[in-house]
Amino acid sequence: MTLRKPTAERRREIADAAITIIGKRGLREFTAARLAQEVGIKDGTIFRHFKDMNAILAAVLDRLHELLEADPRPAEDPLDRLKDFVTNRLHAVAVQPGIQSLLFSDHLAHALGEEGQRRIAALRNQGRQYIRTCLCEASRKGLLRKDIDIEGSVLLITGMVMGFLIAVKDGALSVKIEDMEQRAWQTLLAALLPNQGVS
Amino acid sequence: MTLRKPTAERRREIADAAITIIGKRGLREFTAARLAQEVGIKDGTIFRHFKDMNAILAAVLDRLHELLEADPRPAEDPLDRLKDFVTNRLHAVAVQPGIQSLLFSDHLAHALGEEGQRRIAALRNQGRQYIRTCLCEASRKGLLRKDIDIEGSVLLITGMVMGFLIAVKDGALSVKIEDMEQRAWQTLLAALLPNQGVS
Amino acid sequence: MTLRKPTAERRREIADAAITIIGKRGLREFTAARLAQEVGIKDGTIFRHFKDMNAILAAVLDRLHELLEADPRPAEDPLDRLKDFVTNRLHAVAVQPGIQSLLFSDHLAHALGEEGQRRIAALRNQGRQYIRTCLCEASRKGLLRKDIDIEGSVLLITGMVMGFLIAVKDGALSVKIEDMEQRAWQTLLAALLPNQGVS
Amino acid sequence: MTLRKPTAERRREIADAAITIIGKRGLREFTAARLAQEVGIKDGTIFRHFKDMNAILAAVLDRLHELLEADPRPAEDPLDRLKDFVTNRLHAVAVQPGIQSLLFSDHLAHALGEEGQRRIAALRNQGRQYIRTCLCEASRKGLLRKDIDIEGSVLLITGMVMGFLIAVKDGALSVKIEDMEQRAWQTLLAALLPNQGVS
DNA sequence: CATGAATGAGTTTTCATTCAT
DNA sequence: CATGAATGAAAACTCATTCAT
Repeated sequence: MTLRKPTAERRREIADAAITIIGKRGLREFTAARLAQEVGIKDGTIFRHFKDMNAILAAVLDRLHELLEADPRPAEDPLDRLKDFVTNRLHAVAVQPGIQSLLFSDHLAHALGEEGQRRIAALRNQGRQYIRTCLCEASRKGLLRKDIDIEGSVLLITGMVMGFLIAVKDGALSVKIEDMEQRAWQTLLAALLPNQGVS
Repeated sequence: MTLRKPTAERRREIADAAITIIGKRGLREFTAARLAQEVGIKDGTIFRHFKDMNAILAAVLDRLHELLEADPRPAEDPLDRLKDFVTNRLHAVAVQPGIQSLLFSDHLAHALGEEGQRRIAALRNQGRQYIRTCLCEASRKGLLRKDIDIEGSVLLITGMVMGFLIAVKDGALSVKIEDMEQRAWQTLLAALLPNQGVS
Repeated sequence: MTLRKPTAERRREIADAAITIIGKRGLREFTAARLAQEVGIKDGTIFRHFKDMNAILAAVLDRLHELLEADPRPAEDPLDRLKDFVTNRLHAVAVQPGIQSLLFSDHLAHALGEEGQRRIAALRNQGRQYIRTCLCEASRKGLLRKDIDIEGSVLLITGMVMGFLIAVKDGALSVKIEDMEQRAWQTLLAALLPNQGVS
Repeated sequence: MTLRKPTAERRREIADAAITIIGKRGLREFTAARLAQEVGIKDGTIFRHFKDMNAILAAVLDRLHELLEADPRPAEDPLDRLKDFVTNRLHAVAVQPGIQSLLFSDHLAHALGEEGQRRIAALRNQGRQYIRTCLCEASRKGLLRKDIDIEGSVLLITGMVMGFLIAVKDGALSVKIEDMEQRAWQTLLAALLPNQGVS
């Protein structure tokens, strides 16, 4: 007999297990049985805590929200805030590719209904919006190159994170992951800042 | 009785249907029944053409290879080649999001075995290598900014395509898709070229 | 909703049903659906108790072991032991032909893998060994005819049981089954014992 | 394109292939596909030569008939005839266990309908009848022991063949197969003849 | 005769979900 | 809360059989 735990705790355990499974094995292996196995309970028990599998996916979304929202130290300088944001995400990618992969793949979105798709898009847009805000403010303060295209730059930044993610997964990096995290931000900076070179 | 077609044709049809389904609805709906329905045959018939569902996924990989390998007009100038590559992919994204989604998500990779994972990573690396080659050549010809970080730029470019893909899906673009294709390339150029601003 | 039973019991039920079906209808009708029908559950439920159909066949083997191992009243006299063995089996044939049919046909063996084939051969060898031991002991005690060929006699005895089995099935006996059981043993005795005729 | 052959020839090929498959792999693998593969044609082609799979099983029965009927050299002496019969069968067992196994297992019978079961039983009875006739004649001529039980002896003889068959399949013989063929007949003789020993 | 494509009716297995204990 | 047995519906095959070519 497994330890009995209050629902709240079990729910978190199950949601985390779901993230792990989906991240590591894909949605195909996101089944009640596997989930239960991961948590250490029997499969029927899952449904004491969640109405059905979709409810779990919804909880996964909530959890993603939590995990990604954590944006500590709201720095004064917009570029610093941006740097924090980007390096946080790059680091998150390096450490737990599963979550990011969930966020970027549209397969989780597919599994959720209309509503879920809207929520996940919102989650991604929230990131974009944060970037956009930082960029705008930085631009207003004259910190960026004059001809900057804000929308393009938003794509550039989100894209860099995704490019990094996939490269890490493919083992396609010729340098150490930690070094690449640094270089990635440098590359972005170089793209955004006015040319410092004497050229 | 359904129309009879030579196996070769049916195989292609099935592989294409698979791409469509996985792209539009996700791997969860990649089932023999749905596939058969899409192609207009009975589900058992699928297995006269493919050993099992995995064989179909393998064929999907082959098809991706074909679809992405097409490298038209090998331009002289490396930056032109790069532009072709990027705008081709961006356009592919806009037109048939399924393919790119398949290529970038790791869910197809999960569904395939070890071998499949290696192949899909190789497929992505092939894209990276093409970009890297163009960048190196451009750099050697002095077309890029002096302090360019090639590896970082590769991430930037692959990521840009992905960022664009997701942004389109999320309806997160404030401008028209076709315009954004242009601006995306411009943004990349601005990130790569020597700063023209001061001159 | 069907009666709930502990797995152990269900497993036995299923294994027994399997023996009945295979014995009466042959391996061709050994299907999950038929099995479930016999036991009174739905076919999917079978697989909550057994991993797959092969696991059921393996359980059938275990059950055969149990059913055939029962070696009652270990008599003192080797010929008495032998008589018990033979009449037990002959009786078993008459009562539940399924078991013997399974034991002697190699179709169960085919359905099982290498391992299963070895086990079923072992099961049969165990019977042979028992017979051989009895015969040797009886021979040592001078109870058998001098020129007895032990190996040949082993074949004779195992074969007699099989011959009886098939004769019963074919309705080829001109006398009553129970009588034949007696006469079969008498015939064997006559074949093994020193000729009493002349004395 | 495979060589085209007249139906008669193909039918024999198919029936023989069926015997081989059922004998070696069991009824479970007796499928149109496997049959076709064995013969070297495509599965659909099977049904150009046979109405359905049952027709093939019926043909198998015919073939068994042919193969078992061949009882050459009808010797004068009933014991010689018996010896020929037994040693022929024992030898057949040693050479191609598949056919005999088919004859004795009731799984082929199951696969055939009522009619088929009757035919296969008849086939076996025919053997028994032959034995019975020989024994009766020998008995009348005073060649056998006085107290002989004809029915029991019929079982003894058919059983010996079956015991030999299974022993060969199990690799349970401690002596060479050819030697055992001889000893098996000797054992039977010893069981049937008046005691020759001086005792 | 032979092939190759298709089918319909299984068969095995998986899986979310329910519910008595 | 948790379990263990059961279910219904679907998914992944399998297979005999048909038929146009």
